[in-house]
Amino acid sequence: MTRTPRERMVLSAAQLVRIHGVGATGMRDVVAHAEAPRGSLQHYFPGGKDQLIAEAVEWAGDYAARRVARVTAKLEDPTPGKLFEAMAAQWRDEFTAQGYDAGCPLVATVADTAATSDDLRRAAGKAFDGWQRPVAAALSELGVPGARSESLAVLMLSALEGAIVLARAHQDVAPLDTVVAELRPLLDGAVPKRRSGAVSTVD
Amino acid sequence: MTRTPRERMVLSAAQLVRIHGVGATGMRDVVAHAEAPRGSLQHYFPGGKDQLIAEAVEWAGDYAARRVARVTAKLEDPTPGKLFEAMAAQWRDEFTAQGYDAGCPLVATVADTAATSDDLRRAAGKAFDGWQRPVAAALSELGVPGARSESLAVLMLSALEGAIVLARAHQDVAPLDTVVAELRPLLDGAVPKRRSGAVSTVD
DNA sequence: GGGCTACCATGACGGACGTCATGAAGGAGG
DNA sequence: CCTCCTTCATGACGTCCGTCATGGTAGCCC
Repeated sequence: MTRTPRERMVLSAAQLVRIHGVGATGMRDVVAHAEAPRGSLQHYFPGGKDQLIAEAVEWAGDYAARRVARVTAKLEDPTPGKLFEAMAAQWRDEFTAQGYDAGCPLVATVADTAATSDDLRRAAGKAFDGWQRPVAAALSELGVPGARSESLAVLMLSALEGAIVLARAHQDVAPLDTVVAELRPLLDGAVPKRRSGAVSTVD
Repeated sequence: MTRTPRERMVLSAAQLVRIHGVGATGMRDVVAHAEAPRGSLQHYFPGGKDQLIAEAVEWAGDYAARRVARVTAKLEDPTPGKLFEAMAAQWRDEFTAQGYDAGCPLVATVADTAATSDDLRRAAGKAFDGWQRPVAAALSELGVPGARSESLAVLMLSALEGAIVLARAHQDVAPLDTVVAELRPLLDGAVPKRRSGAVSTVD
């Protein structure tokens, strides 16, 4: 709640990128949204806009990773399919509650700057990795064999990101529900079957 | 090859949006890329930039639909999984041959303008629908039962779009290969099994 | 207190943007 | 020939952008 102006600016940058993309997000807009002094920009971000956006992307990656960790911890009787459902539900809830104005900041950053700024593209790549890691770790934890959990994590991120774009374009959460419904059996089928009966989760 | 200046401008707009996004694509850049006279802009596109981008989005949707139709026609012994693999392969080929500068124009348009311009968002939605339709139709043709083919088409578009974003961020086609490998069994499993034996493809 | 550093304020600069006003070629039809 | 209409050309306007220069305040340390 009581954040330093610097943090507020990074956070506001992330929010505005989600809504307007990188190109249409101005530094003046960021300071206004953050209610931060404009003079602080050149002090905290001497690297200019690229540095500010890069930190926003980094923050977004960390935030996504934290959300995955939190939702996995909260799931009772977790399965890979339920994890994916919970990840999609977070977006579903936000869309229905807040509208479709804000998308994924990583997608916006890649779409706007992948060809222009290697720094920002790399930052987005790292953010995606940081997001993918806890997902793959959770899958492993749930019994998905090693290499497969990485593949399924990539599939989950891809399908989720794509469904978010479709949902925003249509202003309808149906794509999110659809990919969840279609992917859940596949995901739950990836954990090797045990003989029916009471088998504990020790390995 | 010999296109009217108007067509060239729409086409160039689509290309530039793929690379730089909507916000960072200038009208002067478009006319320069199209080698078109600048004065023609206000004549052919009195609606300004929004009209130009909207037509570019529309063109992109039609183009994607045509590519799906073409690739389905070319597949020998087609299956849903092979269709998806072929769709991903087109992106794979472009990335390896041309680099990762250009992404999907629909994703860029949604990311940049979904919150700002209802016209452009709607245009992107229609373009996605026009792309989804031939995919679902092809799935039905291949034996996927009615409602399911629509769901799987949504899943295919979502996973493909997401994988494109990941591939660009990492400058690596691996995400495309991963989603294809993971999704192919699911897709091929969606066509009801026939008894093993020589059964022709008549319906 | 003097000096140093961190933080904030403000105004200006050069450039790029989308848009518009104005007008010139150049063929079609009277 | 003269007019109309499509197409193209060019310059200007106002706005916003990211960046920088300059200067002011506040607190800490010697």
